[in-house]
Amino acid sequence: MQSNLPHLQSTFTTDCVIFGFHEGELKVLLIERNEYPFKGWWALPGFFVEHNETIDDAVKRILYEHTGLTGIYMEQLYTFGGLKRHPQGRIITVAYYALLRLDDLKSRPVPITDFARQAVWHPLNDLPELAFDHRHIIDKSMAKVRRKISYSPIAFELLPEKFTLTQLQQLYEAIWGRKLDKRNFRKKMLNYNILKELPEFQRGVSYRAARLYRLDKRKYARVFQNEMTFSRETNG
Amino acid sequence: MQSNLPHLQSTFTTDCVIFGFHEGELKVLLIERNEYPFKGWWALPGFFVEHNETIDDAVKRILYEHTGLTGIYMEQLYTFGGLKRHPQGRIITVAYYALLRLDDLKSRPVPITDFARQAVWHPLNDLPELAFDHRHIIDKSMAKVRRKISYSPIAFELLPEKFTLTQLQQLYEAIWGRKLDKRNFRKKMLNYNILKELPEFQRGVSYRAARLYRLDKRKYARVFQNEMTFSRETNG
DNA sequence: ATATAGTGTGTATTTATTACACTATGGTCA
DNA sequence: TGACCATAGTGTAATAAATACACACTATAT
Repeated sequence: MQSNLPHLQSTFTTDCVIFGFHEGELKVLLIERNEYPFKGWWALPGFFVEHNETIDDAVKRILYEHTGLTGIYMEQLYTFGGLKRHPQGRIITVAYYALLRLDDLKSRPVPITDFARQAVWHPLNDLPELAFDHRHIIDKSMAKVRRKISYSPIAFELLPEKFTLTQLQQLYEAIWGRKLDKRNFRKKMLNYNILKELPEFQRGVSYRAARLYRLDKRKYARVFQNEMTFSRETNG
Repeated sequence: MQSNLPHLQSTFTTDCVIFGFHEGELKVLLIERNEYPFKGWWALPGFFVEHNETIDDAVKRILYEHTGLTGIYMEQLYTFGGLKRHPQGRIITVAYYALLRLDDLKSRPVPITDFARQAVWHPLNDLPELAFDHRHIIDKSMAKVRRKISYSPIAFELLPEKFTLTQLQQLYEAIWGRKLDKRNFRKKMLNYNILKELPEFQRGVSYRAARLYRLDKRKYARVFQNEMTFSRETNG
């Protein structure tokens, strides 16, 4: 290694697809851009990565600024580098997706940043037209999540700490876009032995209250290695 | 969109982990760098992406320059952006991996580029010390390939057009680092119905010649959608 | 002819997946 | 307080897939 090398600098952005789950529906957090290009358009939260921060840190920054939360589950998705994707020249973007317990947030107002006029949760199957190639990025994230929940317990990142089996099933159904059989789902899920049955029940419902479960962290870790295989049953 | 925006430029590299399979062993193509930084070190083939080429095209360029081949199977792996990974400042690299039929190449000499003193196939489990974070990139590629061969027929990209079932099994064994049962392997593989039995046999061996197979392209496509699930059997 | 080295085959057992329908419970409302 | 509503919660039989396991066959070389 030599010392008098030219100093190069790398300019790129990161965008984050933030997924939430509420009332049986998957949602994505979108901002309305308040700057050019694409001023006034809906877009994914994201911005330029600073020279002294890692990409992961930049994404954590996006997540914190838009949700006020830290420690959110996130994973790098793909890097998009199409020549035409950004009008200011070919700017690549390193896209991430994040999974969020939406109910943690429901009291909190979504903050407004300098770049965004507003930030709004949009149902995944009713998205507005989006800036850049952001629609494509969302589609690709969704494909990844759809596959990943069959071998890793990331689904729980979208649920509250305590949840019912029905909520869990609805989440799988929302992600896979397909109904699952209740008995088979419960049998299989409980067999993985990663859930802890709580001595608590749902409250405030006008029908029989369902039992609450929580993820058992110790067993969770073990399963993460072995990889579980959720079925691809086709019944309805 | 406005017109008089500043023009930004994005400087980044791409590196490619090129895998080959020969005589029951997985290999990676490494170059000996002929320029700073890390002059004289072993490294992954890769270089800066030009402003007018897509990332995929840059990788195709790497592949062509190092193998003389086009149409090689390749896939984006991950983007690495650690602050310390490059001595000339934080340069991100978009890493790809590629799978190559090594025997196509065996007559061809590996070409030398301006950047590389030589390019050599190294067995995966006996790698030299590598420049940058390239060791980490290789490990991550390998993990991806290891998972991906259980649900998609990428393994065939590493085999010659016509291959024996034993070769195919050895490839799975090399990637998974684990012995498989011959009868179970054949039964399952033939059941996917993606192989075409050829009226040809191995030649030049001093023992009973094995039958040759080839991938059936039509059925291959169908399987690619449905995703197959190779087992994770544990016997030895 | 025989030694060698790898090819090729079948079955029984266990485990996982699927299909399928009724009773239990808690809350609301008349 | 009893009827009603909406959802919770449960079991079994049939089918399919995964596993464990061992020996006879064949082409060639000597």
